[in-house]
Amino acid sequence: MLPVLAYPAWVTAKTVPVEGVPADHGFINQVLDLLRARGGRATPARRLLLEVLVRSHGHRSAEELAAEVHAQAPEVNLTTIYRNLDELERLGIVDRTRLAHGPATFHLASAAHGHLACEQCGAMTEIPGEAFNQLAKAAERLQGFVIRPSHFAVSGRCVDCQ
Amino acid sequence: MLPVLAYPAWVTAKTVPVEGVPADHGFINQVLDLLRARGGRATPARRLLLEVLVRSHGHRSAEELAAEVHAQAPEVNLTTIYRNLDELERLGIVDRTRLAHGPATFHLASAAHGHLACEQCGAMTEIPGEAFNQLAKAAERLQGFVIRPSHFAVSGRCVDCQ
DNA sequence: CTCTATGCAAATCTTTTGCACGAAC
DNA sequence: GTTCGTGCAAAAGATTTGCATAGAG
Repeated sequence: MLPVLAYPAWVTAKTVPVEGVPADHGFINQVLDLLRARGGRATPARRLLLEVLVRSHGHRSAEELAAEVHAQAPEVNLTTIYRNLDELERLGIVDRTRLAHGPATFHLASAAHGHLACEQCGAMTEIPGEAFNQLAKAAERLQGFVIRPSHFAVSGRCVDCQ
Repeated sequence: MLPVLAYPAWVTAKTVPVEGVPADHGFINQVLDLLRARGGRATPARRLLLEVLVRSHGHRSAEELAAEVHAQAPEVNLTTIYRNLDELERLGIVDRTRLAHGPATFHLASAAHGHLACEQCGAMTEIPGEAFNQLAKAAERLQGFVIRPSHFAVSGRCVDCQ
């Protein structure tokens, strides 16, 4: 079982692209320690990717993340981003979401929240995990299925697109 | 606004691959009429694709659908399948679901049901639309967001994979 | 006869893989 | 020193596009 990480409090806040948020080195070091504890290594590329993930709050594609990492370290390859995102997903640090079109998007896995993706404009908002309670119960009761709200996007139409 | 189509009753039933189900020509003709009403044309490829969609009950990739169409008409191209699936999606006849890995899957859009996709084994089951009521209300109230349960897959772990 | 749909080939976009080298522990 | 991570190049997989032609209305 994975150790419970102390996520920065604002990770669960509403998704808004934020610039200039200070990197949370405590959190990042925790993740790197976790990596090490599993026989992995704390490399500059990994530290940078984590900083970008923490800083760039929203749902980003691998390519976008690579671009942001590139700004700091041009030598880091897209392949490395993909490989590390896979690793972080395996560790439960990031969630991957595949929308209708375009590339998969990644974001820090926070405690419990779901995603609302607008089919029309692509906007992504979040709702608290409790909204999934009834659905979770029904899935469990009818099919013995345990849902993971943070691992998928609920699609529909946002306020502006109706 | 789209006309309401009379779907075959069993379309909402639990997803099980079924062979030998008689093609519902009434339903298929309704769709083709709808296509015509929008300036489109009723072609053999479209009729075949619809027959396959109606017959092959589950969630199929474009490639799988193409293979089934191929069995009847080897000249039908994958491209045509993709183009027609796009068209049928636009008309609200089929739903497209993108799972974590692999190609998108398509299936007839039935009235109201959601999808449970197992992250581990990929198994897909369905649950009635009512299970989404609370989630729908929360999304509406908190974000003004209108969800479409049949347009996404809820991921988690199925009975066998826990 | 007109305009949409199709076949075919090629392009595009996203993600994965192989391999040799460099770096973390 | 050993093993894991990375860069680079190439492959693979899924889907889209351009264009000439066949076919539906």
